[in-house]
Amino acid sequence: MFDAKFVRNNIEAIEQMTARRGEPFSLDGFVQLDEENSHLRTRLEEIQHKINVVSKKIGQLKRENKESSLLQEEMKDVSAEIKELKKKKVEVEASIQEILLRIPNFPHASVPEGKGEEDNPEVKRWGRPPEFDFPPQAHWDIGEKLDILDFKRGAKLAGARFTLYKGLGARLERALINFMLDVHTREKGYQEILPPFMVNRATMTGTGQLPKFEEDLFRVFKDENEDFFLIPTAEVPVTNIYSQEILEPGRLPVYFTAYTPCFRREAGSYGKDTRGLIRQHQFNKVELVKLVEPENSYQELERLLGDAEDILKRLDLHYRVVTLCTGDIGFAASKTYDIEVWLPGQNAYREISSCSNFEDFQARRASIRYRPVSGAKPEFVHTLNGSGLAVGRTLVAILENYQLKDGSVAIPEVLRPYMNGLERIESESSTRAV
RNA sequence: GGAGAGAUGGCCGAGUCGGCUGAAGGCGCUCGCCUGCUAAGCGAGUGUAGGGUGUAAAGCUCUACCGAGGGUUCGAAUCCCUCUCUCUCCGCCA
Repeated sequence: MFDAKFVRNNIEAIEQMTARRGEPFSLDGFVQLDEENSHLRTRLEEIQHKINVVSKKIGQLKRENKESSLLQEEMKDVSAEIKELKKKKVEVEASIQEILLRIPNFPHASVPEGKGEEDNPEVKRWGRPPEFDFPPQAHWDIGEKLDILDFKRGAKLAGARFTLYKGLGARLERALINFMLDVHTREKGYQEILPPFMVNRATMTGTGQLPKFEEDLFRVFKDENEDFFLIPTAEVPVTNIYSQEILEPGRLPVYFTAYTPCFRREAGSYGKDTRGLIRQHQFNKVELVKLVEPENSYQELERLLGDAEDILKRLDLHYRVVTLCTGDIGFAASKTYDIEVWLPGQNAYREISSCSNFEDFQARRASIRYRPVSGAKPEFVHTLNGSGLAVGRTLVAILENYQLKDGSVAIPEVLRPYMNGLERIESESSTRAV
């Protein structure tokens, strides 16, 4: 979020920016409200000043046991007027705030122009697609035949876009979570966090999901005064850990990693990815979050991307990296890289991680600041996050890339210690487990 | 769920029957002085946000903020109401 002063001085630049993002946003309403607010403030401060001065005077008279009722009478009207003005100002400010919260972030200068997904340039490619001497199957077929994924019963229990993992399927998911967390915490210096899976409205606003994207979230009612939102990503609770706080010198950078389930309404994606694990209302993800000093944030973004890529490299999964163009980049992000893993069953690259630098956009909303040196003025941190990785989609990638002719699936070397040394998932081994 | 206690500046902590308290005092921190190092000592300073003035920095000045919101009043950290959070005890519970 930008502060009102910045918006006031950059009306045109912001409107142009929103157009480049493909969602033109007029600030006429803001300009009008901002002017009104300025008048109200001036008037309010004048009156308040008068009240303060006269009240002091009355106090003085009282202490000296002198008459003051005349002044008091006079102030009654003034006092009434200020009440009205204050009320008006609160309304105007709320309207301004509402607008400010809906202005998206500026894409970084290095972000390419584009209208949508198809304009995202490829940055790099790693590895190569596996070759099969048989037609590779989709993960839903593999998973059902091995009886490790049960889509029917998932749907029975909860509905479409919910899946039941069974036996070695559940085990493989858990192995992936542990493997990812171990790499990030032991080798990359991230601190492990297990956050609340539901958060309040303020937290959702801090990272930018609210107010604009409420329809994408699951809402949980506690009572008529309070409700929660299921987190759509660990980014939300983890980035907000230091909201409303000032980090003292030496505390940055902060690196967090967190496993959480993620909950998404997927409103507006009817008919998309209806089969399989790709698009679920609930899925697991290991997230990486960084709070850093502004001057390092782009360097940190590259490293964050590298940390996410490293998981795929160790799993020996072929992938490519694209930069999201102005038309495809998220609301809060300045720059985003998507990592897309190769899925032979779909003959396509699919997003498995999204790594973004938000610069100070989220930090402003959540008020996350740091003191560069002792005694210095607090500054906003830069926040970054990336999936490291989306666990369900990683499992999909393993099933499709490691599938064998006989319908079994090899287990990547690095995961075997997490699978009791198991090298392959075959139908017998899974039935035994259930 | 029931009963009680509390929430003040970076920290600790005082605020009397509402007025001279943006807030005593202490600690910490910063700068300066002093002492052959260190420690101690002395002096000054030390919140955040917004507005006005200023070419800008500094400065000056105004407004708001003593958990949050509302009320009473000429005037509220101080009185009243609601809420949130923390702590103690009882009950219940994975």
